[in-house]
Amino acid sequence: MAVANDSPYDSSHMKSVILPAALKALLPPTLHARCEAGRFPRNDRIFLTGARPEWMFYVVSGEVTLERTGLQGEPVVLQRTRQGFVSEASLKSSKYHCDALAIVDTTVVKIPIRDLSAELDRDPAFASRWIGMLNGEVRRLRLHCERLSMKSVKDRVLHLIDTEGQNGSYTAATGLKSLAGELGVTHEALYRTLAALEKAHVIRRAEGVLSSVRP
Amino acid sequence: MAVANDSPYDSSHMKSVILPAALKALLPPTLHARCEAGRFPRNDRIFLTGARPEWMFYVVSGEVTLERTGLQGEPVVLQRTRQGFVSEASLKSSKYHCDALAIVDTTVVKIPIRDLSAELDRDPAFASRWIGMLNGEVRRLRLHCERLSMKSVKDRVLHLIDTEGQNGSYTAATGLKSLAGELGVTHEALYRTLAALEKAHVIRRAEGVLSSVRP
DNA sequence: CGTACTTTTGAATCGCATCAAATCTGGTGG
DNA sequence: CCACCAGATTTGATGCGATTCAAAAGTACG
Repeated sequence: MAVANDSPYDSSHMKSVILPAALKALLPPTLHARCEAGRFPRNDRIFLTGARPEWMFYVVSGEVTLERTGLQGEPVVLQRTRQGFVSEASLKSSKYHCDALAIVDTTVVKIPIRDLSAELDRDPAFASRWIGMLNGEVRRLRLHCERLSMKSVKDRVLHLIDTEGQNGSYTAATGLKSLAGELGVTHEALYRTLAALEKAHVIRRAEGVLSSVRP
Repeated sequence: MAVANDSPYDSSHMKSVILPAALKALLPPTLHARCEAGRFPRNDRIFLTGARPEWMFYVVSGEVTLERTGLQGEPVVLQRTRQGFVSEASLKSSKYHCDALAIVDTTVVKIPIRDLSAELDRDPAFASRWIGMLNGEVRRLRLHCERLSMKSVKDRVLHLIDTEGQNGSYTAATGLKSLAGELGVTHEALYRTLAALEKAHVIRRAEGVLSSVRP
């Protein structure tokens, strides 16, 4: 039969792909060949709430958001990923608990979950690396919660530069409007706060890079 | 020598302890005997930022907060645990990145990290269960972030009952003031919002239990 | 019974959301 | 090349909701 099939368990058109170094170091060689490349144009859904996870997605370039539908039907952003796994917590889930949306043109590496899971059970060293990755994710999420607990936009911005920035500089790769959503504030409030912080010589701004004046 | 020694690797006073069912099911039998009970009176620090992790703590009763020191020296609550692991993300860390504080009298089970880590490397099924536990933690944290992104106290309260409650009822075991901190709002705002929601027959309240009227 | 803490209500203030609108930007097609 | 459009960026005005400060009432505990 010549029907198109996107399942990872159809061996008829397996294609390996160049892996980012971080992913190559994490995954055992066995899995390297089973990874595939994926491309999603802006505004494409990568997966939907309720669907059965078959692939584990690793964002190589672009940006993906995880979204749930709020109580009033409005979309709420759970997470934003520019580099790294999406939905790593759905490894053992029978269905997704949120949507994944490519908010710009995005390329990913797809790993078949069945193989990934089997390999985690078989290879303790790999499982250990995977646990380390999840530990990092937990820490990052806790910092994000800490940031969202701050009452003023100013505090959130400074905390962001402090905790997510590289030696005093944070790069807002996908624009300030997107950053505002991540910080849980309106874009107007963020623009105003940045302007005020810049005028007060607390931060500097250039090409979407926010730098703390005194690191 | 008769010096007191709290290290898990001093075999002279090993004492096993009754484990909660959830913990017993997670840990391999090998580790059961190496667990110890711990008791921390209210306001005791369980560990400090910068210290080397030797024990993994599982809260059995009471309440523990993870705290970091904010930019202005004020303590910021990263997380609140009434039941489950504290600092599970520090499994492989050489030092803690926050303080743990018993905010009421608390009992914990302590597991020696060295043994825990060794067993994770040796027992793939255990590693798999551990990964499942971390996956749940990641999901819970994402929901917490989602909640903190909501602008009104009302939305946060309803979201809390929705996502953390048992069929429409959330139990604020350690008081509403503590809950306010978890929701990232002042206790005054929480009291007022709860009163308003109750008057509007959206929720009911009894003995620290918040119930959604229409589940 | 006094102390410490939580719960509750009141009043004033401030920061952010909201609505509105202007400018700027990059990209597309005539 | 210019007209045009969609989206990001920016500034302005207004109102609401939460913070803040204050104080009273309730509760647990020694």
